[in-house]
Amino acid sequence: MYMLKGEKGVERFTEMVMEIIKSIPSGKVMSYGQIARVAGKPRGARQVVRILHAMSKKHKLPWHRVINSRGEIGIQDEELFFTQKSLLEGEGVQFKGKSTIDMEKYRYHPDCDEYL
DNA sequence: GTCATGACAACGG
DNA sequence: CCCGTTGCCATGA
Repeated sequence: MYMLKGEKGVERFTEMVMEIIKSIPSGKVMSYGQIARVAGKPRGARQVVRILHAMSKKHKLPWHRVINSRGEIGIQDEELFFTQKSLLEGEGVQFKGKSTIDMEKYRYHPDCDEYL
């Protein structure tokens, strides 16, 4: 159970998102929308983005294992793009194109019950 | 309070 | 498959 910090759903959502991201094993990836759904907010993909970005500065989160739903790195900044790609390749993820990977092969399927 | 922004998603053409 | 539009919602100005 991850019911920390009072009754504010936002707080719990944040905690869950962080736990989920930390639970992604090396060599696997998840999409923002997928994380949002598992955390209980089907429409919260953009908040996942925000949380991830904000938290990765303070905590050590495997942010590079989070990509967009198309199975590609949708990042604009070249430096960050290269960083993420390198980290993934370093974990054994094969790229099919400049920024595309095989989602069906690398997607991580967490058990939702772990986060209730 | 409004308004713009964002490591996005889903859908239509 | 590529492109544009629309929806979403926390955060900061």
